[in-house]
Amino acid sequence: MASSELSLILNNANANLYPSEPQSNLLKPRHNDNLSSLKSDLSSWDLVNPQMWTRHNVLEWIGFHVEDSRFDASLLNMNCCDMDGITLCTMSKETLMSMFGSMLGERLHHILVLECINTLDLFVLGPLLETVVVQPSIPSDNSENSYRYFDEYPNQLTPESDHGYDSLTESFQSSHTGSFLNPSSPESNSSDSDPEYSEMHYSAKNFVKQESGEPKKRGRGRPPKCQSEGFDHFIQSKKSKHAPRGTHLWEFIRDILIHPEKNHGLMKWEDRRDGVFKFLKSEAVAQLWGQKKKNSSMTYEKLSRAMRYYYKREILERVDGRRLVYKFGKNSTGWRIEETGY
DNA sequence: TAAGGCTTTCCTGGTT
DNA sequence: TAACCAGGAAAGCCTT
Repeated sequence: MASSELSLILNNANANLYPSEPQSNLLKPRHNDNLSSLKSDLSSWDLVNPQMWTRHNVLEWIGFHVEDSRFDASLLNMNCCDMDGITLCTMSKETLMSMFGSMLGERLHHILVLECINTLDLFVLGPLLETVVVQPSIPSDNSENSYRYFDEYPNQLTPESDHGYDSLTESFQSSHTGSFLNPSSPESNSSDSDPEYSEMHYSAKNFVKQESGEPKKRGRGRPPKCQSEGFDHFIQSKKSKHAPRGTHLWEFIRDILIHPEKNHGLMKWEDRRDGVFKFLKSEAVAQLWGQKKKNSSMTYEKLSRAMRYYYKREILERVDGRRLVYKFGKNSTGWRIEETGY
């Protein structure tokens, strides 16, 4: 549909939502209909954590993605757009899909998760996942109440609780990868990194499960990036915009450790002075690492392999006989009390 | 453009 | 049996 029509619709909605305000600049007709200019106009929300979004920002964000996805805005219930960022972040994927339709709703959910990741430091991500990611409709062992709990008390999760990070990350995994089979699950028979699957969760065209017959065995090594256009391209552009340079795994681990008040029980120091630490929620840490690297198929197994490579470079030292325990080596920095001051 | 560093992924085998 | 550990091999991505 024409962007001007969308703008008109959103403009009217905006006037209804904010009657006391002058006609907002945010959705008035653009200088042109070029998406990039639209996006640049919207940098106010793009650089801000979604939880901090105002109603304006939410409206802008929805408007951008309605236009970007060429969604027919006439099908949009504008009342659905009347919410602030915190409210938006409490919505499950199902809720968004029911409000915006399966296609747009699912897309918004994916983008929202990415926005959250891209605009947060990882320590804020934990609580956020509890809201964005929660899927009350997905029952699992002993977790039915957990999902309800998360929905009602999204900021009160503690990793020590019965519904800690493990179930949380499981729910994230299932929700983040959408309604299709999570390719990284053990059931996927090691086809997790098949190029056809690896970007599935980002690719609208892959929302329809592929029927490829018998699972084909992929080769070793990282699967190539999907170079397709559209949604994938959008994600890639987001990635290049936000992915910080020089974020190494050991630094990511170190940063979790040196902020104990924020690490949600993911890891703990065994011996701070010697740099010995332990993974408490190994899969959750791997998930966070994967989110940081835009890789939802990250597992502790892969993360630990990367950790082991640090032995050679003496960034980490071996701790024999202790599971999930590692030690910073002489080539690691920034974790010592003298360096951090706490 | 090539090289090298840094992962990421797969795999086999061993240990807890 | 599951989870974890160890490390080889291969490959992609990114920086220089």
